[in-house]
Amino acid sequence: MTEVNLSKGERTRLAIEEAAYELFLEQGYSATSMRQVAERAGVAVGGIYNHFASKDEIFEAIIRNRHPYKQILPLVSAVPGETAEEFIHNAAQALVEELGRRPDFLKLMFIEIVEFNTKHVAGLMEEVIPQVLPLVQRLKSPAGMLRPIHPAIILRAFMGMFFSYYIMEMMVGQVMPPEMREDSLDTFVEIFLHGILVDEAKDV
Amino acid sequence: MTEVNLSKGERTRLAIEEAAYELFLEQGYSATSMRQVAERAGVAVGGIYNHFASKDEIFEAIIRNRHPYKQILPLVSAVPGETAEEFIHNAAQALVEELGRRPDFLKLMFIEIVEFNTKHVAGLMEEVIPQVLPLVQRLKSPAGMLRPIHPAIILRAFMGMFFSYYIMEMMVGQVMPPEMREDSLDTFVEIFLHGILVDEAKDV
DNA sequence: ATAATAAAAACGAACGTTCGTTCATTTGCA
DNA sequence: TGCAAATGAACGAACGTTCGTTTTTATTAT
Repeated sequence: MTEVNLSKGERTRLAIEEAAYELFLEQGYSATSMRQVAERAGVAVGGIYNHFASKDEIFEAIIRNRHPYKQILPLVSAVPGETAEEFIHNAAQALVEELGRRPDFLKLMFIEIVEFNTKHVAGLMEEVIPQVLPLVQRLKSPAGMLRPIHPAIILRAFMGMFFSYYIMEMMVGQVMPPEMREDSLDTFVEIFLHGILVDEAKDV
Repeated sequence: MTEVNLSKGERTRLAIEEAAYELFLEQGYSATSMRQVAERAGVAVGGIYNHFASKDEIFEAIIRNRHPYKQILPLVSAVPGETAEEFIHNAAQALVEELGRRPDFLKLMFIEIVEFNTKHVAGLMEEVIPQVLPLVQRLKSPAGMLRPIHPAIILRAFMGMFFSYYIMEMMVGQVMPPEMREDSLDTFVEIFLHGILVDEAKDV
């Protein structure tokens, strides 16, 4: 065994998945051919079908194995007793870090939307929202409280703000000068907190 | 002339563009065939090439003629003398209305990103940002002023918040109960304003 | 250890289909 | 009569997938 407890077949299956994954991100699903996948994976085109029944099934495997839904979900779960500031800041940091580590996240979603009209991400959202909503509702600031805003809107504003952190980058490249980028997350958190907390709660 | 001053040739050219436009949005670019376009447009496949040199050129024409970059740009331009509240509120309203009127906007961008790796939208952003930045910098609230936040970050937070308004919807379908949706824009504006204005400025 | 054997994996030519595009021809309006 | 417009068969290339065969791997018997 050259790799950690992987049989030969399992290793080529993974190589095919990895090759397809890269090519789908580079070119999209339809524009990527099985022969391209085979070449990059270092196998013959027919050999792919020993491991996957179809091209579609490769994409499904990628969604299943590589979509970081499940990695992101626990990141936004709050520890009970956290203050609003801590919660928002930690959730933002975790989200941005994971998205930075996985620049493919949004692109996989886009491919899903554009070429399949499926929305696996809906599964995540429908999982996440009911879990996070009560957390948002119970948020207490040490010096004050949430302004009376519906939690669903708070959640949506939050996700939009921090998703956009990377959506913007994907759409237009570097929007900000690099020296500003490190501060900007804190500033985002600040704007957001300032926006949702009552005034007395914010002079911390 | 059946249509308003359009020659026969111009009308079929438009029919082809419209058919391709619909199909690209439904299926993506690569997954849409010229025969599908021809059928929906009501012409023979060969006839398409009397009006477009290639499939790519159809997409380029769609981008050129239908991408609402130029419609959105003037919407976010402020009238001099506007207060921060007025500016933000008007810009948000205009943006959301245009995106609502053109649900294809984001999907066209996604197709561009996924299947071409081109970013024509970058052209818009690079046009818009230098135009809007000074506006943001000069914003004055009637009862106060902007907190000291870099305008580029303000702009980014703003666009993210309101782009996400529709990105979320595209990704997961209806996130909010419908009766809440009409209020939510105002709430977004409120959160955002609350976030960027100094405290004394916000009791209006 | 070695040899025999069955199973899994790899191969690449070939299949039928569909792709984007071309072209010789016909149609229909000015 | 002339010319843009429309036609659909035809082209070569490429598509996803299948298939018969060979090679490699894992397992068992010796």
